[in-house]
Amino acid sequence: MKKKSTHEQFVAYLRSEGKNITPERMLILDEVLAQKAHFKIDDIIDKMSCAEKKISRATVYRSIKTIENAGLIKYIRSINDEKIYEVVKKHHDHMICESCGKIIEFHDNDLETLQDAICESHGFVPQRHTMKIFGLCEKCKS
Amino acid sequence: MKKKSTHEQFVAYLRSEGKNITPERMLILDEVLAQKAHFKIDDIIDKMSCAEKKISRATVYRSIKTIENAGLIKYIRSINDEKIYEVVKKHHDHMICESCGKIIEFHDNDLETLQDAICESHGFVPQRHTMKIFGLCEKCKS
DNA sequence: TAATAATTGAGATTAAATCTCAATTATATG
DNA sequence: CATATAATTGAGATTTAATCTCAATTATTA
Ligand SMILES: [Mn+2]
Ligand SMILES: [Mn+2]
Ligand SMILES: [Zn+2]
Ligand SMILES: [Zn+2]
Repeated sequence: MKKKSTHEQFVAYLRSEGKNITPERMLILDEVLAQKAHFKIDDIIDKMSCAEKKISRATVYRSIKTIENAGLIKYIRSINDEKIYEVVKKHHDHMICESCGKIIEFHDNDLETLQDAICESHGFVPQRHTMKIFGLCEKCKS
Repeated sequence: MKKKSTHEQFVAYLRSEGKNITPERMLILDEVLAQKAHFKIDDIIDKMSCAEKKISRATVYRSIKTIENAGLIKYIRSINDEKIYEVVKKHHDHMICESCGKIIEFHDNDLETLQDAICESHGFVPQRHTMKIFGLCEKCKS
């Protein structure tokens, strides 16, 4: 069985929620998938406002939220508290350089296991987490 | 040598920054310290707007930022993305119940050590971090 | 193809936070 | 203590991200 493309996942989500499959929604998803790793909603708004088929700011906000509810994107908060979106792939956490803003993604199994153990000791059932480490990247630390 | 009270720390900060020690700033700090563990800025605004000496919304926002810059308080984002402030004490991370909103503070040395090791392996110099685990608390999980 | 419900765009609105500026107050100095 | 100076405050205006409104348009279903 072939793994569903993000596109197909989104269509399946829209169907399951009784939402219409509109060109606006699909074009916004396309633009999201065309972004570099981390993007802001204004990046999408700017693109859609001067695209061949113009799409309004309100619709971009609405569709981004729909895509987020579908579990296909999520956001973290930058140093300046801006929402920084990314496509959801494998779970990972973030290191963020306070100097240049660089975002490093990382994943560590021991860390995840330890987190689960700590939760258990508190009678807490973990569902998801975010961890952001702020500091200086290789380039900026010297 | 006696450890400085938060009050003294704030005064020292204001002096070091050439900022004036005003009754408004000190009263807002007092109110902050009188809060329960986690509070919203509106809690402070409400209190100050009907206190004996009324203090304006603008001044509360300005002073909270000053107290934050002094390193005496910080905030995390709730499930609804609201800013939740707390007085800075020992470093800790948070578990947040998705059902009732309960916030559990925890600290684990192994976790911190592991984080540092992971940073080192990425050539990253950590300065601070936030970790929020969302899930279900003891009461809500059943 | 027609009926129905969902979606869209454009501008209005909201809410958190910041800004403006005249009036007030803290601080430094003699 | 009195005065000069610079910082701060309050009240309302403004900003910004995000949401809402509603008439016109479009997707879906039958
Ligand atoms: Mn990422
Ligand atoms: Mn806390
Ligand atoms: Zn850097
Ligand atoms: Zn709970």
